[in-house]
Amino acid sequence: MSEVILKDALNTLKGSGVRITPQRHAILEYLISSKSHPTADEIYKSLASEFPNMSVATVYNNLRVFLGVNLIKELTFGDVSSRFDFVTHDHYHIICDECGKIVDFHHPGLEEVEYLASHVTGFKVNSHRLEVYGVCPTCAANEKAN
Amino acid sequence: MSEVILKDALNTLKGSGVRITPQRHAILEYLISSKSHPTADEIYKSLASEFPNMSVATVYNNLRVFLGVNLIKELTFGDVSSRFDFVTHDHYHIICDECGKIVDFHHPGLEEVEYLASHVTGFKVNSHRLEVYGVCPTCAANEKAN
DNA sequence: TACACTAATTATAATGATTACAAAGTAGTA
DNA sequence: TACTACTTTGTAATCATTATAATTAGTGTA
Repeated sequence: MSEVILKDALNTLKGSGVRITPQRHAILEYLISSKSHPTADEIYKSLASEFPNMSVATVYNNLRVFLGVNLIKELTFGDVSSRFDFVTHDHYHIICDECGKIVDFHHPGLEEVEYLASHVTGFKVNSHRLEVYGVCPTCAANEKAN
Repeated sequence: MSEVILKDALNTLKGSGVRITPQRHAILEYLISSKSHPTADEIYKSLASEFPNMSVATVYNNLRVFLGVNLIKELTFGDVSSRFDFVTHDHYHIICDECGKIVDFHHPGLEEVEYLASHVTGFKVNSHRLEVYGVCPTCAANEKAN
């Protein structure tokens, strides 16, 4: 099923004149199959067995390429390192303040906010970013237990 | 006028058992008067003439302190370095994809989003973060000119 | 006001993510 | 198959942020 998504993504890349290398294929596949919004380093480590000679630079290079054609999004928190999320349907993230867990949730787009922002500031709006912060059920239970 | 805000902020710090040092005072004052969401390094450089011996560590330490008592917010973009924003009324940011300019705009809170997120994921919600991206009038004009 | 206690600052080194660079390799086209 | 520009690799460099230890200085109390 995610086969289709992968092929679509590969076509998008080809259409932008980007070559399909085995490393690119693998990184893309990993991003699509991953539910966990991985960091560059996590991707690197996860593919190390398959590509023992792959460089971290390759991971970063390709993440930048994927960002350039909007195949993925970069999630930056106060954290040390960025996380990357394959773009599928529109969804937002809720992040646990305690343990950092990231959970997806769906919500109708926020066009009215974009409209207001555009109206007030004179910007031409392209996109927006929304994250909700809180405490996940697991951490809430742990707190109660103490 | 921002005098009052500064005094309020200092009281908040005192109430949390935080000592008021000249450096803290100056960093806080700078954050309040700044309209530009400065980075740690910008703060450091701007206060260098006033405090020639101040260490960058001091800036970072104090930003963390201010974050801890919710006097400021940390804004992390794909950028290299975080930016910091003194918390006044609730406002959001719109950021130019071309030049990086950040403009504030006001919008009623997004409680319904928080509610939905909480309902769907079981999280206890604390806060949210929203940013809109687009092209500022200046950059739009430049593009048209070319 | 002076003292003592403890937190804050400084200076510097360390860490860790990300980027730059040059050499070697390879995907895709003719 | 051969060419050529784009990629990968390996490594070094950069840059933000944090850790550490020694020194300094707020602030409550006598």
